[in-house]
Parts: sequence; C-alpha cells; structure tokens
Amino acid sequence: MKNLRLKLARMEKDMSQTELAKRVGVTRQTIGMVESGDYNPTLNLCIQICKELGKTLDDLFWEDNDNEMV
Amino acid sequence: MKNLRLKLARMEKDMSQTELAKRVGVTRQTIGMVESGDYNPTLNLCIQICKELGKTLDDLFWEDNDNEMV
DNA sequence: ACTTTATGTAAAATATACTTGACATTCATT
DNA sequence: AATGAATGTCAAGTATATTTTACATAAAGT
Repeated sequence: MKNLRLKLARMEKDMSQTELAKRVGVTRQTIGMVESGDYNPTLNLCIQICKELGKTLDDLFWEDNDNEMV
Repeated sequence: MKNLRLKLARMEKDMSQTELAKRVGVTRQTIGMVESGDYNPTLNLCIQICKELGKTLDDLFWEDNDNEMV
C-alpha cells in the first residue's frame, strides 16, 4: 500500500520527487517506488529521507501511527 | 558503530541472536551484522525486529534518541 | 500549439542485502 | 577435561534494492 505520509511530508516541503531524490542521493524512480509502497527500501535510505523532510522513522515508516493507545 | 540499543532490547527479552533470527525469519549472521553496525538492513527487517522486541523504529534505529530537545 | 515540469512505469544492468556452510573463541555446566 | 550454547567472522552463492535509459501522460505556462 502507498506511503501517503511520505508523499504528504514531501509536498509540505514543496519538494518534487526529483528534488528529494537529488538531496537524498538516489534516483527519482527510487523515491517514486518508496511512495508507491510494496517496496522494501534500505534503512539508510529511509533515514536520509526522514532527515530531508524533518521527520523521524516512526513518523514516516512505522505502521499504526494513527490508532496509538494513550 | 554498534547498535547497542538493539542488543540491549534483545537481552532484555532473554533472547539469543539465534532465537531472534528464527522469529524474524533471517539467519543468525544477519542479526549479528545488524547489531555490529556498519550495515544497512532493509526496512522490513528492521520492522520485524522491532515487532519481536516490542519496540519502534525510533527506539532502535533512529539516531539522536538521547539528546532530544523538549 | 508548444515547451516545461512532475510523475508513472518497464526492462536490463549493477550494487549490495542476505544466505549457506564452515571454523574459531569464550563461557557455563557436568 | 569434555560438552554445549552463544557469538564473531569469512568466502562464495543467491535474492533483491537501486540505477540507467527510455517512453508515456497530465497539468501549467508562454
């Protein structure tokens, strides 16, 4: 399933896939696949993406962020 | 650098590398390399490890967990 | 209409995560 | 002293993440 949190975080920074890719040091296609989901990126790639977007791993890549029990 | 948080979380569960590996579905060597650091595991592997140890990605794989600014 | 920017997708090549099998060391137990 | 459990490491193989090149579509601007 798609990673909408990532896509949203990127758009909040007014960044295109191409620009995020350049900053992270991968290709545009790789960013596209991560956003499309059904993909298994490496930890370092996830971390770089998070840093560029000012988010943490849990923010963008940890499931069940929505229904967290207080 | 070594991932001491992971090693600690595993030992808190009284789990050997071999046992964690079996539960996660990888080999003992892979777990060893993740703990040794200087290694770039996939996101799915990290998530599986977190789930087995009752932790989140930020808990085990996000840097700067220590000096977080309030 | 034409060009540019952003994105989706696909096939083949390359880099690297992960496996397999094996040997070595340390520590606890008998 | 001998055995077994836990871990470190290494070399060669397999699976897959990522690149490269390319073509296609839609939206926005001139």
